[in-house]
Amino acid sequence: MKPKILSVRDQIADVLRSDIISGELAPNTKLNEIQLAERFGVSRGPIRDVILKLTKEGLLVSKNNVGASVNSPLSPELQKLSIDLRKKIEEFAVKAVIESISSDQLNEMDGIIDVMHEHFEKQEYTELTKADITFHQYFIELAGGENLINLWYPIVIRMRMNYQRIKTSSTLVDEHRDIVNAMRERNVKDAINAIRKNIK
Amino acid sequence: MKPKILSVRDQIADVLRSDIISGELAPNTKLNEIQLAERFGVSRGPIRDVILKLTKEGLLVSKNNVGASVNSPLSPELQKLSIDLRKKIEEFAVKAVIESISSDQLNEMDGIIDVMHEHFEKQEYTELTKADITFHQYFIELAGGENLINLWYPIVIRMRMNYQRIKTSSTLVDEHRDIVNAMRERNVKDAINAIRKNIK
DNA sequence: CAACATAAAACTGTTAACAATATTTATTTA
DNA sequence: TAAATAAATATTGTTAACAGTTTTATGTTG
Repeated sequence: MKPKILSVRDQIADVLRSDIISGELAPNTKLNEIQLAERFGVSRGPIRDVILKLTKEGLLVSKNNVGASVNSPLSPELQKLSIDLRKKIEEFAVKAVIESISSDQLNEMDGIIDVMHEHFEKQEYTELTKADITFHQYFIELAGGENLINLWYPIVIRMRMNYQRIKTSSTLVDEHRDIVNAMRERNVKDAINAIRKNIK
Repeated sequence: MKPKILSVRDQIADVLRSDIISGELAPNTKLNEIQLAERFGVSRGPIRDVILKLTKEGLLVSKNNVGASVNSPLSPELQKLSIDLRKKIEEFAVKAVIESISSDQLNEMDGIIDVMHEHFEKQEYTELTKADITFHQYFIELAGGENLINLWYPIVIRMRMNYQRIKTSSTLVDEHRDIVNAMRERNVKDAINAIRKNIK
């Protein structure tokens, strides 16, 4: 397993994404470039890059000459639409990989689920959310590479703002086991059903 | 009609988007920050911002410490998936606005179609593409504001790389008339059918 | 000549100072 | 006092210099 080297900017982006998803940075909170620069021990340049990125992901809202603030969660209607879009993308991905995915790769996914399980037990919901995203990202990347990730990621990350299900669903981990098991059996129908059940 | 003030960065982004969509900047073309800065008469800072944005939109691919280059068009499979996603979003938008859209707004859309018609006659296909996007963006914005635009835009803009239909379809302008007419009659079914016909 | 090591050039990443804009505070005026 | 105006402050936008990395060119050695 490769240890993934992340640039300074990507690491900062990850932290801020976590802060927003966890609610630590509440909607409408205004971000100050200088404060963030001091917090992360860098200059304003990289901070501005991160703000641009998160704005494009929909987590922040930016106004010219005024700055960026944390966006509000999606309206119920848009949340519902996002679920439909995610299903379409992930069903596509399942179909694309189910014949070719190797047992090593399936084991890798098992490992991610184990991590999810641990975080769930410890009630570390932000980390659980990130592991959840990592799980789905894994086979979506397999299916369509960076291009498919680009279509998928902004939808998922946006859905995760104020995502309460992660804290209440006891079946969440099992749902992911079902997905992997269906893939292991090369059973498209079951796999797609498992995906559909999980995405809501 | 408001004359929309665009920041320097947004204007540069628009130009580069056009260059990529038109094919003037071919896939795999490497972008040089210094050259672009000189071309637009700014420093590297704003150029880097634009590159980040277009990378997030999927038009460019960036590698750490190496730079950005023009992405390749979507594979046929991903293009097909994108069409499905776009349909889902735009059908949602049509349903959301069809009862409340005003005649002024419908006339506005007629105006955009007129622009499309002109560009089509003059075979200005890049401008035609931009007007096409403007048309759809108009009612999607009405339906779901900036949040929905954020979900929709990266999909559409990515689809437009090497989009040949724009040059060959003589029915393209009429398809848009059909959409507006169905909306004017508050006929959801016809409107959705018109949208479905147009998105391909 | 080919493979490898080394030096130079080109390019991206980062920083800090400066400019322009927006916001807040203080002052004036009716 | 309240509204309008002006000064001060804070914040974002831009620039140019510097640092670090990658790529290219050059040279060395087997």
